[in-house]
Amino acid sequence: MKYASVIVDNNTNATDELYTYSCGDDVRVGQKVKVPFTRTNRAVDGYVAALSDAPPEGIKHIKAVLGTDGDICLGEEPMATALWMRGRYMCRYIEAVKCFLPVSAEAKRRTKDPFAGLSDERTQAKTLNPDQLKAFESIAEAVDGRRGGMFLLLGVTGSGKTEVYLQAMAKCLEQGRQGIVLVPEIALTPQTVSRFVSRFGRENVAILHSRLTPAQRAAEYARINSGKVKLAVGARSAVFAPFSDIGLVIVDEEHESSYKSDKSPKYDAIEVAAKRAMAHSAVLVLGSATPSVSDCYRSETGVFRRLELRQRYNATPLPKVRLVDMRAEIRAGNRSLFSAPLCEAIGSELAKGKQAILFLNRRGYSSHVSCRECGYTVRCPECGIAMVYHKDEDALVCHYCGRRQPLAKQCPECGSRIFGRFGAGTQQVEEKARELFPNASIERMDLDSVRKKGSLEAILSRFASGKTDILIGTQLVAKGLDFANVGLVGIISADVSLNIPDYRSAERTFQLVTQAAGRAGRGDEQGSVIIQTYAPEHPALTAAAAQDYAAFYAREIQMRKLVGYPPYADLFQIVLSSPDEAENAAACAACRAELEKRLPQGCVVLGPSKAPINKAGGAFRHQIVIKSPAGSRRAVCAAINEIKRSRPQEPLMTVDINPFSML
DNA sequence: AGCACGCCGACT
DNA sequence: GTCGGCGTGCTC
Repeated sequence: MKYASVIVDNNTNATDELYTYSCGDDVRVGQKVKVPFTRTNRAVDGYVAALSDAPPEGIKHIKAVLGTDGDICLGEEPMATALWMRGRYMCRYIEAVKCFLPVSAEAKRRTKDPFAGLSDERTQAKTLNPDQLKAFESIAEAVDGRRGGMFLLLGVTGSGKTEVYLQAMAKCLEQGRQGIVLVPEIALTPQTVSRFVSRFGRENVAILHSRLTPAQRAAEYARINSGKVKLAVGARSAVFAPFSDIGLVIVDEEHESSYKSDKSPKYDAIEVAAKRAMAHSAVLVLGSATPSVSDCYRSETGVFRRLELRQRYNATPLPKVRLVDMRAEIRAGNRSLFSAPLCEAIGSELAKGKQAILFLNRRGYSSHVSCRECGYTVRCPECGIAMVYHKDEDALVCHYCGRRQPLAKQCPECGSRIFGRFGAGTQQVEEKARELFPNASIERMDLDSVRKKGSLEAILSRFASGKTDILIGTQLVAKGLDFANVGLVGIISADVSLNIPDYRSAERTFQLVTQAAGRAGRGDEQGSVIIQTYAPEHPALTAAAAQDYAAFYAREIQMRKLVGYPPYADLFQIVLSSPDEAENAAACAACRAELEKRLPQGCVVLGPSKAPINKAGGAFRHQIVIKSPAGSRRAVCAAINEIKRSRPQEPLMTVDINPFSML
């Protein structure tokens, strides 16, 4: 007779405990079981968190496990990781456990497997250049040693990171161990995914992403569980792939925001990857041309070993980058979105038969609508954020909740007619580009233009075949596109992300500009990049123009230290939401009081204040932000956990650790 | 969260 | 006497 500590599948705070049941010797840690629960002894699902030989003290009646549920068994390491996640992300046991199960709450849309039709042709390993070889050998040696290790692979765009990943993964699989590859978003990185598929074969790779139907997802999990598949490639949830002997975990474009979950539990897939890798003595490789400042810092302090790829694979020089001062354009009488140098450059690229990409990180026609007399800005009544004018539907759109409403002719506050649209979005760039280049074929690629299914692929294939001369878009065009005939990338306004009042705005701007610039000159000829800005002296932009990550990092890390932001501190964003605004504010104030009793020395508590998105789905949102000095993270988690568990479920409380953006 | 228990008022 | 209102507290 054994005793099992069981996590009961009852999604409430009150039952977020381990319950002890007696069981036979066949029950294992991580196993799904049926247990009798409450007076009625109704059978509920449970998961075995731990086993022991002796019954714990202080429990009156111990019931027996009713039976096991099929063959579903998480295994020891996933269960241990789930227990860790509960403490780290302040969620319930059952929420953490369900991360490892194929029946995820997400995904309803039905789409066919985009990799089903992929050719079965296998690619061979390519010869590595000296930098690649050195990186590969370091990783391979660590994989061989089976003692784990974490690497940060710094490689400019086109330096051949993927080939290093492929060969390192081959090494891991040769040993009979398993591997996980995380990519930011499947839809945006089909090239990376298909390179893994064509190197290892579709039958040997499980592809996991959020658009799989539950049945497809279950099928991929079954392939993993059967042991036939030893490699999983996918978006952040693929970090939970049910492998038992992981040798290598690769996280591509590690700086991307999509590795952080936006719903509870708000896990960071990179942290989970590190945790799992550690448990398996596996190697973790984080790759990026523009790593997050925090991860770069860790590569300086020895947490990660740094590997650098300095040469571009095809030896094409990096593009020529030019910063254009838009203030000078204004002085010269040009108030349009396009500076003279950008117009000229587009014209000459088109004349050469080359293509151009224009990037602006803001969709819609104008960024906001406001009154010049009283300063009133139209905000979404649901979310409280500025609404964006969309010319094609002649409506104001909330980019957070999607709410649409007509545009008033005059200010609703003071009645003034000097009530206008400010700041340009991609729709306006498209309109002006058509005026300036009437003979060019122009397309726009942003969330609005790719909303229809398959249109992203259609836009990309028209661009790839050369039918489109100018592609205008948001982040969607900045990431991962690899087309040889792009001679010019124009960044319409680098100030959009720079002016966001957020501690990471410089980092995000550097990353976006560098990524966008990397789309130019991927063929044999050197490309060119034009960055338009009103702040050409800003260090993040001068560093991006020089493609100098080290310069950007050196300055940014100094700033972070000076003002006490990550990696020198952790930020905890606690949001409470409730349909009753007064009740929510009161609960938030009470939460702050509780925090002050429990938080360790040195923490700074900000708020409560209205959350940046202060209304969502009919609920009001208030937030508290905790800045905790490095090293106090565990104590802060413990304090928040205590408060969260002793609180009623309403108003809803969510905690985000080091949110990607505070806005 | 369920769900049973229980302590009180209105009814056949 | 007993049916049912929902307030309270427990779930190994």
